[in-house]
Amino acid sequence: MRKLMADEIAETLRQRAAAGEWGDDLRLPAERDLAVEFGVARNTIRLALGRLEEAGALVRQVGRGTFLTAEQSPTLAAIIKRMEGGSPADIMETRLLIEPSAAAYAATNASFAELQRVRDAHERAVYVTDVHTFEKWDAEFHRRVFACCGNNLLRDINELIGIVRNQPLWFDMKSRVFSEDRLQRCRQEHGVIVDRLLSRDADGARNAMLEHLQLVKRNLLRR
Amino acid sequence: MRKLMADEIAETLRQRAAAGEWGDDLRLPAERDLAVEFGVARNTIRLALGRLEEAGALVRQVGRGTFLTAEQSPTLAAIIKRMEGGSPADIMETRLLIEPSAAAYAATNASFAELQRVRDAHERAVYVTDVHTFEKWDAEFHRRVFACCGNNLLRDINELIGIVRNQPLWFDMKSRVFSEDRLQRCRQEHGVIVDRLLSRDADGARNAMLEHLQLVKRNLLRR
DNA sequence: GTAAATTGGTCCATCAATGGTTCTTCGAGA
DNA sequence: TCTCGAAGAACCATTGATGGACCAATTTAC
Repeated sequence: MRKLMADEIAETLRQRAAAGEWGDDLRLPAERDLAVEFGVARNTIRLALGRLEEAGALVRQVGRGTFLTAEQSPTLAAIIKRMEGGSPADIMETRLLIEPSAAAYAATNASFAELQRVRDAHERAVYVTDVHTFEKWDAEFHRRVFACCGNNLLRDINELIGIVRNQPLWFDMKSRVFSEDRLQRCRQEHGVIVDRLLSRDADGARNAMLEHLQLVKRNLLRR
Repeated sequence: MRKLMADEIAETLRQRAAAGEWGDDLRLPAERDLAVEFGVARNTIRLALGRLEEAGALVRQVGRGTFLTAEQSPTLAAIIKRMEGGSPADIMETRLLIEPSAAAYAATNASFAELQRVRDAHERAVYVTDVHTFEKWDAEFHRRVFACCGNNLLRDINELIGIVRNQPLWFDMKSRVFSEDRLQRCRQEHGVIVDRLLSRDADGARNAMLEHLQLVKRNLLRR
């Protein structure tokens, strides 16, 4: 869902930078010049540059100019690279550690509207039959639990784990252990979690989430 | 029962969307244009789009347009960017959630050599006096606990939290609450954790880490 | 050393396009 | 006759983008 001029320009600039244009001193043309070159207003160029700056692709200095950043933080890149290859066992262990508490926080911290969103995700997952759509709503269900636990860092950590879970190999793995029976059981457990959340039963929600994830783990790892 | 025109239009739109029309940017024509195209009033088009929106097939944004839904997963980089702005309270809550368990895992999973590295980091921190160096070894101590808990994902999550903790503002915050007394107490608690780890006392290590982080939290948040 | 030019940062008024809302009117069918 | 789908129109709020003015930091020219 793009179609913003600024985004298109940002993408073009990123490609041209990667191609080595401005490679000598890493300095981009002035904003006013870029505006003329692209045939847009300076504000639009600034928006595009802002995106790239946010992404860490460049830095801007008043009076000097706009410069491509030499390189990203290597540690960060290394961590991301490593995380993408996370093992299913590690991931399930981590989820077992974090999610029950997130459910407990959600039971006490969430607004009713937020909890309704959790229930909504659950109910949508009830009426789907294909594994792909179910996976989507399953992930959304867990995402929404985190969304209402009142801790943004925890929410982000869940997003990271979610990205790892969406690797193609993972999907193959989940497809292999898929069965209508298990899906039914999974739905049922989601229902229990929703009930506990809505009745503000923190310990109950924690335990329900714990049991649910233990089942998921058993299914996934065949233990 | 005769079909409603709005439902017919909704069905037509759904089919055309599925066929890949508007596939490039997922943007539908404006309501006024669709009204002309279908030869109906804008009200009718809005009703049809409302059905599709309810069904989750599209989203509408004032001033922008109507877009077919496409699950857009935020990139790792974007999430990490967001994490960098994490609040101290969230971070401490998350650490309290994760680290005690990491310590427990470490007690049971680590090799003796790995535990020695934890002890080593602790002992190095004993003989430093300036806050900056102490912070470095403190972070290293916790890092090494994670390194030997046998879960690489957990270790990486700790690294990410560590990056957040190293933001300049955080350092100011820690400097403000710094005192020789607190530093001494902190060292002492690290010592207890090391002892419990080396005696393979999982529950003991968990509790020691819990108490330690609760102190850190109290100091940092002044509660 | 100083003045002028250059450059990014900020703000504002404006415009067009778009979805959101509300109202009146018309006509076919129950 | 009454109901309700549909047409048609007016107006609102938001958004993307333009164009311009001015500021602050830096570099360049003299």
